[in-house]
Amino acid sequence: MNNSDSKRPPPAVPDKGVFSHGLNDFSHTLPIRLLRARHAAVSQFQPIFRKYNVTEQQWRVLRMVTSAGDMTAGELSQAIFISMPSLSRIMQSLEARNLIRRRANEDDLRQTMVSSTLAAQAMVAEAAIWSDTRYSNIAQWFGKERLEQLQTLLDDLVQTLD
Amino acid sequence: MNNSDSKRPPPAVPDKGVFSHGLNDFSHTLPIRLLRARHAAVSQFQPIFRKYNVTEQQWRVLRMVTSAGDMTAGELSQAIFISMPSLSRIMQSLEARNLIRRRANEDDLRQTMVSSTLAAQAMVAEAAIWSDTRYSNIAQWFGKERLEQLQTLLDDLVQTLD
DNA sequence: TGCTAATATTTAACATGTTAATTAAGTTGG
DNA sequence: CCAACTTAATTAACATGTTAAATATTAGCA
Repeated sequence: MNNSDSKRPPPAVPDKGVFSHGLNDFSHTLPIRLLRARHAAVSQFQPIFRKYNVTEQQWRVLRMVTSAGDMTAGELSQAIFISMPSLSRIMQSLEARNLIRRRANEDDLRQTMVSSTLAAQAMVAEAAIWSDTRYSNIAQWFGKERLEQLQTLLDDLVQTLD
Repeated sequence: MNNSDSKRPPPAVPDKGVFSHGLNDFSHTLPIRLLRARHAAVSQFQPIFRKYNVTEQQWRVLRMVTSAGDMTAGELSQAIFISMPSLSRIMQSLEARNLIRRRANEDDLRQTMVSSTLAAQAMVAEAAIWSDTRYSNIAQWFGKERLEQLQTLLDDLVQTLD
């Protein structure tokens, strides 16, 4: 390891390195595979994000609040898997753009109730058509059963690891 | 939608919102599932990151370069799925900590050759034992076949979507 | 009642993700 | 040979991820 000259080393993996077990090809671990898969999946919806000038995370917030209706910040955070600190910042920018609204929950002033504005609802309703079509395409290309199988395995994995 | 008072809305989803198709439960889309799964998987190795005071991404760099030997920044970027801008910053900090070394490729001065130092190699070798055990545990808990099935599906999904 | 512990959210600080621009070095065709 | 194009890496600017601390409010209990 560590050729002392500056030339390209032998094509790929020089000799196997420290590892002699099955994990040798570190570029294919489960976390990296999950990362690649997520990247590929999300990028399918990139046109929506560009069209409405929102990030994927902002879109998650808008779509969730629009489809589920008013909810607390904490519920939102759990539902779309965005941490409270991140969500806090995202809500600030979305509120500044008049896409969501926040107010205290009268029954528990610690909680913030989040709701979508009409503008956001219109945006999501319009984009949902495109989004649904895309999702159907994916299911068709990949195979509906395999897609469900994948989703089940993902959920099971989370269960197992928690 | 959008109750005008500040009380908690009916328990969960108020009535279904705008959507009447299968995607209604937006908190369970494929991207979010992949995100949760990745989070669960990565967190299994958190003790390593804490012990050596590195981030998950820094760990990916160190383990890849140590196991594969010298490689260009571009190859590294592709292998561990970290964008060049991010990788550039990560390498700066790792080089400052004497865990990696960079030098120009004599055959093409545009390329940067990356190598791990002895310190990094020792660190990775030590942690790999722990890491491998952990990975075996996961395979055992989740089922070896199901794990392989999952990985195959993930790779296939990426292929399909690219 | 009043003090303490728990909860919900925000803020701060720093690392990474992402897109676009920049810099430097190689490649190509006239 | 050289101007135009391409490629590899870095930098810049801004959004998000992550951990810890700060704030405000509520819950529990002596």
